Amino acid sequence: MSRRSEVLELAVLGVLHEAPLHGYELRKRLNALLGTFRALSYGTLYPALKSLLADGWIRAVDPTDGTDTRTGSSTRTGSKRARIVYELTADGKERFQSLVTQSGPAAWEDETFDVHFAFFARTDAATRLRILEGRRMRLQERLEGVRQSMARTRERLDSYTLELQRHGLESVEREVRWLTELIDSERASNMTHLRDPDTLPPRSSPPTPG
Amino acid sequence: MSRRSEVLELAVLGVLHEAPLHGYELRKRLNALLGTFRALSYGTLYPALKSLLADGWIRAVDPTDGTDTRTGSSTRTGSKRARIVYELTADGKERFQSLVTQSGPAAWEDETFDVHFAFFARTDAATRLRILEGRRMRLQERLEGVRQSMARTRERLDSYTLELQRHGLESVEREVRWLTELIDSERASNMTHLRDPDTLPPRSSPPTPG
DNA sequence: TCCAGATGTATCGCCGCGATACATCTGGGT
DNA sequence: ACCCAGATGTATCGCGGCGATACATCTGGA
Repeated sequence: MSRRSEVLELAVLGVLHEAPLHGYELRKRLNALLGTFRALSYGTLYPALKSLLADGWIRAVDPTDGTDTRTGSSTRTGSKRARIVYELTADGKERFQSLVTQSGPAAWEDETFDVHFAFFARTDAATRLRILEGRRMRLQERLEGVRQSMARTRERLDSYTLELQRHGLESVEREVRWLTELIDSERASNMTHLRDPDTLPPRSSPPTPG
Repeated sequence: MSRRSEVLELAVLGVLHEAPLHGYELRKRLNALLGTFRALSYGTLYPALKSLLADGWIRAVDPTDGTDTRTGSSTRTGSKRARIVYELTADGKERFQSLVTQSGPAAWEDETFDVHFAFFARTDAATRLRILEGRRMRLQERLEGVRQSMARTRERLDSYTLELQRHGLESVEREVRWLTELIDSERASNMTHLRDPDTLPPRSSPPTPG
């Protein structure tokens, strides 16, 4: 049931992978990660958490029991607010690895690319490269389509519509250049692996892009 | 019922304002107008058309009756495929004017700005200016927020996440510059109205932006 | 002649979003 | 001490729009 999108799943698992969190904080981190825009609401988050629980990828730590490092005093928890902390299970970590490693079209479409990119620090170099190149190809296809479409309907457009198209095109071209820089940067730092073929660490040191 | 969003309504009315169209062609124009991305599906379009019909903003021209300029032969319509052509009613034209003239936040949010801009050729100069300035202010608020957020969480981010933030920020800054150019361009061409105060044509000649 | 692909209309399931409700904790003003 | 506004926190509900899908007809080329 619920068929939640994989990108949402990846985002939540990825943030929880760094540290166990409760919903409120989790949402803030998620939104900060994607740059303040791309905000996701509780109407998205809580159902997602519920379904992740059902699948066994995450576990909820009940706050009322004093199972904490400090004393066994249980502390009566008195007035302490009930926060529900979520953390990855072992299966969840595997699931995250599987999602973050996938490098098909599902990883470089508009809605998914940003999230995959955000976790590049935990993505192996080969996958990073494939995603960046896939994304660039996708955008170039789009450029091609828009250019043809503009050539076809050229004179029927007023100058405002034309300006809108032009600005959109330029934005995409700019993103292509950005991707190219990143790809070059990745390629350059990948030279290292020729010296060190066996050391493909799960957390490779990022090649300081840009 | 159905509470369709005003931006969708504006887009459909705006395209039909230029010429009566059937659904398939309407969708293509809509998508071309917004630059190929921003594609809207039939699952969006047809319900919207239905609700616009119910509200009386548009009218459906039944294809089966031969009410055409050519002959009264009705032509048996033989094998002719049934296309349903939609056109604006008088009320629909008024509605479009009312929507295109509105210049509140509803006109410069992410999802709406593009559509409003696309119809600037049929928007009066004062409204154009207000929308452009509102949009720019909106983006600047966003920049402010992101910058503070980045300053707050600075060192906790790996270089990929940082690069993502940087690129996002730069994109927004770029759009602000774009808007500023447009605003200046509008202001410059508005000098004209000092010489010609009464001629505020419903279709003002666009000031060749960019 | 045949069929693949473009043209065309239409609906259905369901995900994710905005709105909303409700409760508790904190800090500053008076 | 007291109050209350705003941040913190969990959770659900309605429903709008999207992708998938179905189905029919028209066109052009092998």
